[in-house]
Amino acid sequence: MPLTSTDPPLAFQDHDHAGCCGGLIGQAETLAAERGARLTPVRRRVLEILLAEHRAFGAYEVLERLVRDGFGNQPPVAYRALDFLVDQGLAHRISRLNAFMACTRPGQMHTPAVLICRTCHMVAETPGTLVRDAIDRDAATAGFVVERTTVEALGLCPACQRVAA
Amino acid sequence: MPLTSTDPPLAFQDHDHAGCCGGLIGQAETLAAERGARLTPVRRRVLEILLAEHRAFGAYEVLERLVRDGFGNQPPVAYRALDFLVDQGLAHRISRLNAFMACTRPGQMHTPAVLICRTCHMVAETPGTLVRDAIDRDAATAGFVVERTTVEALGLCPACQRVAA
DNA sequence: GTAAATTATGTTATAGAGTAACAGTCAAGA
DNA sequence: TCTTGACTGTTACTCTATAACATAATTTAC
Repeated sequence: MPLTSTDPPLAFQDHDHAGCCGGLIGQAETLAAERGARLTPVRRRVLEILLAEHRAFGAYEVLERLVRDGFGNQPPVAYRALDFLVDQGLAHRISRLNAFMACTRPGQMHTPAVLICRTCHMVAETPGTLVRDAIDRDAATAGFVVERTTVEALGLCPACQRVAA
Repeated sequence: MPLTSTDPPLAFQDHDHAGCCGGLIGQAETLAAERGARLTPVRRRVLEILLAEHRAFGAYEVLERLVRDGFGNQPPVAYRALDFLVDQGLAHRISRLNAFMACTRPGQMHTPAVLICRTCHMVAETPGTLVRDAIDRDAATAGFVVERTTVEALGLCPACQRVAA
């Protein structure tokens, strides 16, 4: 069952991770089919790699795993698959980390805010609509029209807060 | 006269740019003195470079100009000065562009939102307090505590909107 | 069903961004 | 004045990303 726009992010909670991944792969297949986009073996594999853990993966880390699975071993192989996933809204690029994460709310138009735990390196995304509204308002005072946003927050996830305390 | 936290950003408006730069250099000197931080010749020159235009500069572009002025010509020279300015809140790093901009509100604690015009490449910053509040609220639903934020918006500045229309 | 057009993959080569480590220099305080 | 710590310069390298072209697979048009 897909997350609705008001559900909190799963990443920092106990959850059925196998189900979470499987469901998202299924959603990706459906979305790609609807759009006539091709979720080819490399692309699907890259999505699986990103989904396997709720953390960010560098392109070269993804590439390493692709090589193990017999795919091409040059950077463009990874970057092209990652770019495809980002274009389709199935993954997000995290500027701050030069890395990528699987999208956990595919198909929902969103300008996500990414939460990055600085100690365990897990990442989660929130729908980011409140944040986007605030940016639009802020920008409006400058007469600026916003088209795309990058919102990334570094901090502590619930589990790491407990450890720190 | 420094910007207050509610003034709109200067970058996209007609303004006395010489005065704007001069004032900010002066503020930087004052702040550095107050903190016992040293605004050395390279650091000062880098700040001047960033202030000269309201746009983002890559580290290697800054380096080029430093070389012309007789400073060292290796990347660390530029990166160290830029890192100093960022640490002191006199400049901001723009993740999305792998670049840096001068801060136009030094000394004010802020988590700025950066507005980047996709056609003329000018940049401006807003105080970002509304945005920060929204991020904190969003993060709270995930039990996440935010420490630092990256907020960058790509879009059209007022002048480029008029051209596009 | 086959040919042409499109899209995707693999590879080579290179450009761009960022840093570790060490040597020399300068400035401030004892 | 000497020592200490901070700053600058340089070497060398790592990580990130893309342009360009050859090959293979799919889709579309006939």
